[in-house]
Amino acid sequence: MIALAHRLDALGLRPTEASVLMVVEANPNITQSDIGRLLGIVSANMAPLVSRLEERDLVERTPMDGRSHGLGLRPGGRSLTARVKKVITAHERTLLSKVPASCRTAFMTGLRAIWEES
Amino acid sequence: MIALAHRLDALGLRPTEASVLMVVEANPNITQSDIGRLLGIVSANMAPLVSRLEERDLVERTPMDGRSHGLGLRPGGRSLTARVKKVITAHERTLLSKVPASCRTAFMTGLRAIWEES
DNA sequence: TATTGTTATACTCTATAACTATA
DNA sequence: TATAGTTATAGAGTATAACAATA
Repeated sequence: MIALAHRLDALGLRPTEASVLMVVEANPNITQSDIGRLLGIVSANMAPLVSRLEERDLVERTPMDGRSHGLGLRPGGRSLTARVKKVITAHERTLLSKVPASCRTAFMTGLRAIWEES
Repeated sequence: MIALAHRLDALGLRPTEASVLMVVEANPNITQSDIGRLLGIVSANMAPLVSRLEERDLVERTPMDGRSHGLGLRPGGRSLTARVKKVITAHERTLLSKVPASCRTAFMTGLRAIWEES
C-alpha cells in the first residue's frame, strides 16, 4: 500500500472516502452525483461509499428534492476530516523534505503545471 | 485508464508486462523470481504474466538449472520493447513539456530525490 | 426524456495459501 | 531446509447494466 493510503487506513478511511469527506467539508450540501463528477467516482460506487460514511455517523444525507441528497458533515466527520488534512499535509511535507531546498519552488511549480494541464 | 497505460494498451501490453520486457532486455537470462524481486511482482503473478508473453512469442524460457528459467527476448519481443521505450519517452516528453522550461532541471532533480529516497 | 440514486454483477490487479520439483 | 515455479483462490478497487423514483 502506498504511504498515504496506509496513513489514511490508520484513520479507518480508504483514499476515496477521505477525498469525499474533504469535498463535503468544502461544499456543504453537495449531492452524491456532483461529488462523483468532481472526483471521478461513478455513482454506482458512490452509493455504498456514502452509506459506509453514514453508518459511521460521519456524514448525513439531507433530501434536496425528491431524488437528490445533499451531504453534510456530522461532528465526528468534521473532526475526522481535520485529521485527514493533517495527515495529508504531513505526508506532503515528508515528500518535500527529500527535495533539495534549492529545488522546492521550481519542483512545486512543475507539479502544478502538469496537474493543471492534465 | 492513465495516459501511459492507455498507450501501452495500444501495443497489447499491460504496464507490468511492459516493465518485464524492459527488464529482460536489460538483463538477459534473468530469472522470473529475480524479475519479481526487482519489480515487486509476486511470483504467483509472474507465472501467468510470462506465459502470456511466451504465447505471443515475445520471450523464451531457457532452463538454467532444474528449477529456474532464464528469460530472453525473441525477435518480436525485441522490436516491441523498442516501441515500448519510444512510447515511454514520448510520454515523459509530453509531461515535461507542460513544465515551464526554467523549472525543468530542478523539477527532475526533485523527482529523482523523492524516488531514490523512497 | 433525462437525472439521481441504487443494486447486482463483472473485470482487473494484486495478494495469500498450498503444492511440486529441485537445490 | 530453502528456493523456483505453478495453480487456485480471495480480496480490493472500479466498471457496466438494469432498474425505480423523480424532474
